[in-house]
Amino acid sequence: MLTIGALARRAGSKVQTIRYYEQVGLLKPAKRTTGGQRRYGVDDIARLTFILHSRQFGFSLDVIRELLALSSGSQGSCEPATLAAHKQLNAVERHLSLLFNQKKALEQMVKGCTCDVVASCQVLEGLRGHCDGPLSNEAFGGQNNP
Amino acid sequence: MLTIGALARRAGSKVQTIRYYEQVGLLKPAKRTTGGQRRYGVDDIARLTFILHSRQFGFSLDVIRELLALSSGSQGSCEPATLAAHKQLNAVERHLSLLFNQKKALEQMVKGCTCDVVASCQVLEGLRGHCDGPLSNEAFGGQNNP
DNA sequence: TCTCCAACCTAAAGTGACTGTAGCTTATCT
DNA sequence: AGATAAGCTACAGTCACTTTAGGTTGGAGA
Repeated sequence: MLTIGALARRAGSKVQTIRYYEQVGLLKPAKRTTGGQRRYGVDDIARLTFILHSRQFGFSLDVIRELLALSSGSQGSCEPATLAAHKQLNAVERHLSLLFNQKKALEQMVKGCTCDVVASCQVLEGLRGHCDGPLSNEAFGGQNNP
Repeated sequence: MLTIGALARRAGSKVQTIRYYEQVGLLKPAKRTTGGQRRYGVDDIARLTFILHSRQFGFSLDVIRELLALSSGSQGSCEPATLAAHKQLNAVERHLSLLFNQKKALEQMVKGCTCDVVASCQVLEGLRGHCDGPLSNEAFGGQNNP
């Protein structure tokens, strides 16, 4: 039986995060000592690990809830899981192209600035938008944050 | 003189966002009609455009506040601006490598799953962490979200 | 057994950057 | 004059935690 702190160390999360996951129903209420402290077993380590892994893939807590439900039953189709993974992959790819364009534009801006003074600073000029180089909207692929 | 809706359309933002920027002090309080409605001039378009551009580069509102202050005075060194741009570039690069690893791991997972049932689903297996392929922590470069 | 203190507890507020809602008022057009 | 689109404020909600305040427990050493 692990304390919450020991579980956090073992799984690589924070104590507060574990309590938060319990609060929002991702972890079931832990067993308690007579004094009211949480104690965890092997199942809890596995479940927390599942959640933390899923978070690293960028899945939202709501999606993780579904994945957990799916995972705990061993019958039925896994389609919802693969569907979620596909969706997540698409989201990550969209995010990637956005960031890549951000990176390119920032590099241009930084590279272009050899000045010392505000009045002629390429960075500030770029942000003002008086430029048709990499700082125009098209540089961002015309995408908005969802 | 533009209404808030016209300004939003022209600059490509939302009405609520403009009101929010005023509230947090990024935009100065707008002129008002006798009836209390906001009216905007050319300066306001420029300032809002500056903010929206900066947001597209991923700068935080706090940083944008500084950039605006820097930009409005025309004297002094632009070093804070280039420094901020460098920092932002680094942050974007870190974020990019994180996302790239996410993408690779998701692709592996999705590609590997040819099953139909939960019991043998590669996606769920991957999330459970019983695998030493792309789903281990190293696949994420050992980085945490900041 | 007593004391100490790190680790635990709860409840509530804070974070960032907006977005959404409710209920009301204004500007403009016919 | 009436309709209605667009504006207004104030406040709650979003996401995934993190922080804070103030109190309690468990285990180790004296």
